[in-house]
Amino acid sequence: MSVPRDAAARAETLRREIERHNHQYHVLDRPLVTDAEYDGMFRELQDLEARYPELLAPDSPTQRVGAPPGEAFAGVTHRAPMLSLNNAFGDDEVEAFDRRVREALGKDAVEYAVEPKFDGLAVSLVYERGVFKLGATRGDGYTGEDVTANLRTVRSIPLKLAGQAVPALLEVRGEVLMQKQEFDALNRAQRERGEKEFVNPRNAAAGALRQLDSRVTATRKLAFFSYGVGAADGTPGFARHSEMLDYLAEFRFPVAGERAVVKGMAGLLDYYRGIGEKRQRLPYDIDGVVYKVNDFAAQERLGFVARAPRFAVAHKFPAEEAMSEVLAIEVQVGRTGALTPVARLKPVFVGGVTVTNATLHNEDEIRRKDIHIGDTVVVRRAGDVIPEVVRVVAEKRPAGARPFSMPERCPVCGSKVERLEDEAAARCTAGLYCPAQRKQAILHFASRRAMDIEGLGEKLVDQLVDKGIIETPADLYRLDAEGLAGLERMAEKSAANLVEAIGRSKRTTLARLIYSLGIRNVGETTARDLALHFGDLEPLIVADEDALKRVPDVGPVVAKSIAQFFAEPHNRKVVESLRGAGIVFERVSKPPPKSGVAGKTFVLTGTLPHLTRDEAKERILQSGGKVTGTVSKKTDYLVAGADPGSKHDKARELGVTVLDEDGLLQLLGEKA
DNA sequence: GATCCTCGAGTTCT
DNA sequence: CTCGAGGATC
Repeated sequence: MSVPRDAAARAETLRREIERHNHQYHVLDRPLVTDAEYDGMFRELQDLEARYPELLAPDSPTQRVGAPPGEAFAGVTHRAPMLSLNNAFGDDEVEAFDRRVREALGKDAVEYAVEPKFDGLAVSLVYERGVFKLGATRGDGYTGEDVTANLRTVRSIPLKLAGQAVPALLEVRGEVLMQKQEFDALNRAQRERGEKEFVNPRNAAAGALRQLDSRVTATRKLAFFSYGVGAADGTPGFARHSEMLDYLAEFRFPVAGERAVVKGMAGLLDYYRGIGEKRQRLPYDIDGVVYKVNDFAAQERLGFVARAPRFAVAHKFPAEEAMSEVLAIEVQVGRTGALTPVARLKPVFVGGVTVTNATLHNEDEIRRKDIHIGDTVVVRRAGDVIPEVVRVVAEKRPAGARPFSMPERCPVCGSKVERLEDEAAARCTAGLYCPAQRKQAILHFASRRAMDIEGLGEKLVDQLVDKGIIETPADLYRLDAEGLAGLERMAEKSAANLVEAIGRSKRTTLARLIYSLGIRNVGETTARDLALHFGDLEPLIVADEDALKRVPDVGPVVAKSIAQFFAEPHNRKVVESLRGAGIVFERVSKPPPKSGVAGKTFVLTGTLPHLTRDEAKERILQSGGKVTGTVSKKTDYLVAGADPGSKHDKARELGVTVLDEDGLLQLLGEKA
């Protein structure tokens, strides 16, 4: 059946009209027709498409209601990497940025394009000959996920470009987010349905974007704002960033209404303060503002450092603080028996999540901050992740507030607690007789960097130890599916998986085995050093303190912990039964020193395009290099991926050579 | 003996 | 990530 020409023409007209009204409504916030009129057009188009399926095109607005679930998302390699921005906290860091830019350009005052920094999810939209073809998440900056079907449901994203010369290729970069109003409505609905509420608009948007069923995404009313162009072919030459945004706006892409062009440092700070004041009233969440050198020729001259442009910076708002109340201070027992006080807080929403716990580190810390139970405290998410009690609000201390004192007996096993003269931590003296320490020892043994037993988590270890099924790590190798039956959350399948994972862990390396024993003061690095030096388990077990001190980086304290560990009959027995269980390990041989890497010290930061950080570390070690965690004068190379943190700034300060993944691979001789 | 650099250990929430 | 402390270096 062929499609009558007038039907095709009518469908085309309807699509254009509907998209125009979408734009008026969702982007400009100025509807020209009533909702009923809009619905009428929409239904007419749907009818036409139902009658003549040939008319149905992926760029039709009717497709915005979503399609049934597809497969899992396919990976998409970005045509041009989606880089991240360096962050500036505080005026001084912005000043430093502006100074670097001025010096590099030889100008007194630079013109900047400025805009709010949306707290959403970065996406890339690819238009081929004006038709929306591919939408992808940012992912690690190099590869993202294909979420085209979901993005198609976002009303403010044009499905087809019109109104000016359409380029052969246009990749629009922007942010998908959920406006505050939609977020509130969504949570109200979730509450009424008795379903879980979302913690913040960002998470709600992320959840919606990762729906396998785009019909669900369609109901979530996501918004989109564009801020740049990635790959392009056939676009006019822009002289300025602001012109490029005008061009996008002309194509009906939503662009931040708050965007502006300012001049010099004073202009930047004025803008920052202005947006800061408006922040609460904006319809969406933002976490700072972005400054970009407006002139493209200047941008090009400035270029990139590692993975971030030198011509732009994100000026972040300070970490959000909130007030809460210390309901109680509980004490946790760690692997080494260290007692750590943890504040149980009245749940408080800060920095995008609800915080209920915060570590107080030790007794001295509590005294220093003078924290009482019942106090009102200021809470912040330090480094944007770990909650921290900043200070006590002294005026609000209730009459009944009680000071904290470290218990004299272990809260888990009741043994004596002891605090050595020169140590900050109080410790339970029961050692492995304390169930808490026994559990932690087993968890450490099974952890990823140790024996890597997948599926053996805290809940399971709790049950296994509490029921007396296992006492030591060695007992794990005697478990079978029957022994696991009857435990909570342990059906046949998971039991079989666990037994299989335990079996797999028998093949390991000497370094991992030593590390997994959980000897005090022996972490991953020291375990490696020991493995390399002794080559086998036996000589390590019998080594005395003097022999141990001959190992590089092992001094009197570490030597003593090791000797003490193996002097303990219980530990020897565990090691013996581990061997009996059939653990086999590779001997370690000295790595063949490769020129360029051997003897050099590396620091890794950010997400690399292909390797994980662990893989990169492994390769460097294999080639005789060293990997440390902090940048210092002794660092030879910083390997930086996407989203580098503070280490990158430090490296720049110290003039440390910064490599990207390619550079590292070249150095390793794995790439021409 | 002082200083700098690393390592180890502990921690939150999704 | 951050703190505390062990080890190396001068």
